[in-house]
Amino acid sequence: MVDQEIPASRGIERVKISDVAVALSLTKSTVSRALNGYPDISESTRLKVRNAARRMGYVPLSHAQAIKTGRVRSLGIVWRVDSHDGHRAFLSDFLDGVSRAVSAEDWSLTVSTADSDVAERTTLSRLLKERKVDGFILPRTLADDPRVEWLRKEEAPFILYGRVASERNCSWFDFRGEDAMRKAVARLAELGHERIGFVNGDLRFNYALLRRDGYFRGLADAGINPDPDLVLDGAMTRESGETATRKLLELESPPTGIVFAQDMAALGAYRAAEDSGVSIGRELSVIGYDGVPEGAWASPKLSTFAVDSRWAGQRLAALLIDQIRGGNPEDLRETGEARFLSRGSDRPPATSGRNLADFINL
Amino acid sequence: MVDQEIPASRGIERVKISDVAVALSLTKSTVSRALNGYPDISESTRLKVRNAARRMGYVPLSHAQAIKTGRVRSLGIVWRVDSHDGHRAFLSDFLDGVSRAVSAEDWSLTVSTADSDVAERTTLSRLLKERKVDGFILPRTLADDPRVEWLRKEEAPFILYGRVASERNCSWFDFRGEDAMRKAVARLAELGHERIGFVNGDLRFNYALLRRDGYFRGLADAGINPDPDLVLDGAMTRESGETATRKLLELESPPTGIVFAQDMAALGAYRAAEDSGVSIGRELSVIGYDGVPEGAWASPKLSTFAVDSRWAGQRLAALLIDQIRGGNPEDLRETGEARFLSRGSDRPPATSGRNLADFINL
DNA sequence: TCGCTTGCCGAAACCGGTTTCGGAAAATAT
DNA sequence: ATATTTTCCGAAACCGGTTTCGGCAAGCGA
Repeated sequence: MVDQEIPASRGIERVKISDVAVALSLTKSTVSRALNGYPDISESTRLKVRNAARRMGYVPLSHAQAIKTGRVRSLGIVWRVDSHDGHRAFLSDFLDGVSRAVSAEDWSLTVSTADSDVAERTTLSRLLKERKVDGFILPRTLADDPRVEWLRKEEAPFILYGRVASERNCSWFDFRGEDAMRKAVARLAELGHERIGFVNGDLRFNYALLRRDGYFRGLADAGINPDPDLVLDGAMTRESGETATRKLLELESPPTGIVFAQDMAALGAYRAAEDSGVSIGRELSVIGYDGVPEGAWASPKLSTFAVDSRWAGQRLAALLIDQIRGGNPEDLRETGEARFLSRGSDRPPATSGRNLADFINL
Repeated sequence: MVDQEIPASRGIERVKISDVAVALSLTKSTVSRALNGYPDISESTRLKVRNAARRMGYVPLSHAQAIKTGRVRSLGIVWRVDSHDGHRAFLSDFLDGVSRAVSAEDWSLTVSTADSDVAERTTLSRLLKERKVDGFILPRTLADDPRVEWLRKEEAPFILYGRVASERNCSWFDFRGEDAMRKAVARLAELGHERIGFVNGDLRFNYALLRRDGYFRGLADAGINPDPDLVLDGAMTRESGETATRKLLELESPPTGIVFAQDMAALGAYRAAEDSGVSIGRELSVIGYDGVPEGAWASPKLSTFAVDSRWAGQRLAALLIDQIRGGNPEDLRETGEARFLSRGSDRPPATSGRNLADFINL
């Protein structure tokens, strides 16, 4: 049997703007202006066009529009996969948030991964040159982020997930991690802790600087003198969190409570504590930050400041689209609050005058 | 101070194909054909054009190309976020794999999320109609997947992560989970287990059917009569895995080993075991599937068949691009093998005639 | 009634590429 | 030397939209 392909009509013919125009005895320019809300089209024809377009199933090709408008209605994200996997847990929620906001405006999202600074730069450059995207969402903001200057130079719209020192011409969304750290210290102090440690993330990231400030402000609020021995950084994984905790527990005068800038590090503390024979929530209180799902499976459950990554993604996308549409970058800044989840890992210190019963009746 | 904007030369002017043409005293059609490898361009001019293009930093606008070629050089993925979060752990690696393969060909990746079947269909349809993508990667293949028929009808290229019953005209990549389950049973039988349970995922997914077959083949290989009481399904989370394990442990004649179709469910077994006072790796052996990072943090570490999601993403993207370029879908099928990680959770049964020492000297 | 807006739409240019077609020049055959 | 092919490039159409411009007809005021 011969392959019977009908060359002329293979496939469902796509409805193009000229088809709609012909069907209505109008020109395609009129149809285009009607659909795009130009004021020089009468309300009656606008309605006719809209209905016909819907009925005929007409959807403009985004790249055909882009050739004239210069907009592809797409945002770009380059996701770093090289370092710690601490951020992996959020990717799904984060992308969901971005995707929602983007879909609501009939835009789309282009995602790429990179395992180094050069790879990231290369990818950003390619997406920009080929005009696959109209702007970028930049995760993992560094204290002094080279991407900012570069994208400014390229005149590409962008928004930071996180804040940055050089504020000029920047949009961002961020959770106020410094507030959370401050409250975490306040919480522990309130429970009776006096030696409160702090295990921070990588100080190259801006959030780490902010959270460190928050920790110190919390100490100041509580009238506790900061002890440099109790502050460590660079812990963003279970392993490094475990190591850091071990160090703190081996001090002559170890902390009774530790605030972690990241949940994954805090979970590392559980193993360190187990090995050292101290029990979390009794001899050692722990408060984390992030709200990773694993925290709910530790025992006791990890008390933490949970961050709504979905919301972050949503706001970042919405703000960036606003900016691309002409909004002033510096007006497009928002922050959010991390929500405290009080679970089992923060308790009064065992050595405290107050015992557990007191605490419960508090 | 008046806003001093220079309207004519604001921004870095993009280099377009006509600029390259003028610089070489050629026409843009020649430049285009030279860059796209047409045979009617002499090698010498091809070289000149290539060099000039590179030197001048010319990169074609992808949407300008697309208007004539009909290809946007982009793949689409709609990621489901409604159900269990079992797949979340893989998202990062998976996207990384896809992104690598896609970048290698100078294509890009469009990602969207959906929380229901209708939402997914709507998104697929929109991406297709607007021509934001040239084809789709479909995760989470159902035993009878409606997306397959629909995309066929729409004549959109696609590839499945997973296999499907209606094989006609389908491409796919999948790991042979059935082989893994079979080997898992063989492994436990070899260790001396005779009552081996199986906790499967949701049977609507095709992989669950395949893995179930693998389990039964494993039993047959070992000469063990299958006991329907030892087989449960629908467990793809820690919670449901915990519940399933509890049920199995409450049987009159409980299993001494359980094979899980998913690691997350297997991790739920740890809590069920703890509550029941049986210890994993001693009274109860457990083998999982997936290779989630959390497995390495359970104690004992979870023995499992690890899947390379990055590789899956890479192959899926490469195969799909081949298909879009004209490859025959049915030739574009691949499977991979899950790698067994023998860690602490699979041991000889406590009631076995062989004791631990025997096993070690085996 | 005439002139002048205003409302509304058609005609055509345009966006930045790709692809088809035809023809001049060079190479080869006769 | 002429005829014929081959090589190689220019000219122009084309892709599917958007946007500018100009003009007709209706509405308005004088």
